[in-house]
Amino acid sequence: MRLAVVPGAGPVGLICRIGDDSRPGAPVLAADLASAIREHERSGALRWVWPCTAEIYPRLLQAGARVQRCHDAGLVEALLLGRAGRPGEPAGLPAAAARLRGAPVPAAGLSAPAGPQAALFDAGDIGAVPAATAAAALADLIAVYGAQQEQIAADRHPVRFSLLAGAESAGGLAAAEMSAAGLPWDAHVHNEMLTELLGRRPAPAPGPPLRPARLAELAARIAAAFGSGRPVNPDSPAQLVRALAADGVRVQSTRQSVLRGVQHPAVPLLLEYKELARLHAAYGWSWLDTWVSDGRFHPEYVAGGVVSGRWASRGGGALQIPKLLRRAVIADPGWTFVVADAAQLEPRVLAALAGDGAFAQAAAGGDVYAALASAFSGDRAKAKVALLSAMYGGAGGEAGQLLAVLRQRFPQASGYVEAAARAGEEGRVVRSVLGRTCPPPSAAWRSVTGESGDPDVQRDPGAGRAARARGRFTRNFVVQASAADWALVALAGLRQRLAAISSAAGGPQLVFFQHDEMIVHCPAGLADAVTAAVAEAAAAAGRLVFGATPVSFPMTTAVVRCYADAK
DNA sequence: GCCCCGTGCGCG
DNA sequence: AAAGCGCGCACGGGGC
Repeated sequence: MRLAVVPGAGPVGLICRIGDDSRPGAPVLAADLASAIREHERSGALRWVWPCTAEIYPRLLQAGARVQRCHDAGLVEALLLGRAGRPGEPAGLPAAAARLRGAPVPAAGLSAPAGPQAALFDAGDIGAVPAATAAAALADLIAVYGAQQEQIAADRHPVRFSLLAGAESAGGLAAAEMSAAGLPWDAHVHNEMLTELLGRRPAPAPGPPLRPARLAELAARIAAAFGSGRPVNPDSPAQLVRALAADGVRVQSTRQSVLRGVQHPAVPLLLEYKELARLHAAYGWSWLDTWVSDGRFHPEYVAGGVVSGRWASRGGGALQIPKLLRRAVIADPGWTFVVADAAQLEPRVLAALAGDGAFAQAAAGGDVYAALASAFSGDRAKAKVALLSAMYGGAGGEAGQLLAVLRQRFPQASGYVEAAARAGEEGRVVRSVLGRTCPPPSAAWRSVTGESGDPDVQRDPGAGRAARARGRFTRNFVVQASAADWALVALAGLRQRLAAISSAAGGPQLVFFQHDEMIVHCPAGLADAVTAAVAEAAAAAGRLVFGATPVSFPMTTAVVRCYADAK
């Protein structure tokens, strides 16, 4: 069963059944949308069709309503726009409906949270006849949903694209649920680590913020290590370059990799300073104050936030937490984490995509690189470099040689990424296994690389560089985006399986998702059941996304009370 | 004083 | 060991 729903201001909402013949029933005004949704969820399997999970679902979760399945019209519209070569155009319901009608498309942002959706009803409308705008929005939603279903069915691979739309929508649900649940975070442990590494937290004082003791001391020693004796701000690359030049050391930049090759007394101090300053600035006390409350880190995940289908995050740097700080991620008393990590996901994805027999056999078991080593005179490290270079487009060092071996021994696997690279260089688009489409080249790219038509006009000298850069992007896109397809389907499957597991102590919760890694927080007694669910979800994702293939997609799991112990 | 961009570095 | 791909965030510094 499918139910279309449009939220109103406050607790109200408008619900309408969509029949098997795709015809809408009569709209029903729910005075308390959350409880109406809870009621429907109890009565059996159904899919909610709504404009935007990120807008409606956090409120519902807060009111205690969880849903199993949905169709997020905004996320699906973005997928369809991407397929049509128009990524980034407004994908919210007002824009989608306007496009359907052939009317001028309202600017993006109108469909952003707290946009007009929130104003569909006045508070006084509760129990009254729904406002005309609400009825119109519901009609728009149903029309847009119908059109989207038709567009999905018209895809070259409708089953796959439909799976993508479902997984993208499920991802939206998981993202909202994970943001609401939060990642267990021990602020005390974090604070002690900061104090140990940086010194005591400086007391608030007027003027520019003070450095913690350890950083201040390092900064002073760095300044003293330069010949001029003048103050040097170690946070300023420009000042550092000048100070080094004054001492006869010329560097292109002050990044770690460059500094490591430089002989100067300030360098070791600088490297130490940079590492600690980074921790202080990005994940220090103010981060703790801002993002951690009640023992949870509450990040905001943005499902579909990356062109490849990976998630992005907003605020708190949820997807860049330094490994060091995993020490502060500690399960509640009596609870534990099941940390699941897809092992060597990208080479396995390439193996399944390319259908290269020998390569796929190598990806059927435990260690892909070890299985490929025999082709590289038994050297596992060489096999790894060859694979990474093929997927990322690197060719420096000995990578060129290793790529030639790869091309000879595994022509189909090599050919798959080479073809993607060529497509990109020629300005074409490429798609992931489920049909997520990369953006077309920008106008600037076309103008740099385009032939002028006049043989006397010199080709832009940057043309080759721009073409190759786009080739690397599309080469990587087919692998990264297909890996994201798999991970999203696995996440959706795990989410569904977890919903069926619970104990007196409570049910398992997804609390973290980072590209190919998932963390479930659960009562200790449920760890085995959760571990089994992870394995099932991973295997099912392999079948759903890639069909019949010898390639396996194992997830390593660790049952730990502290995230830092997972590896 | 505010905004934007480049630099640098954390994660996969 | 670093590089090739994808991101978010903090900071300095220039432009307004």
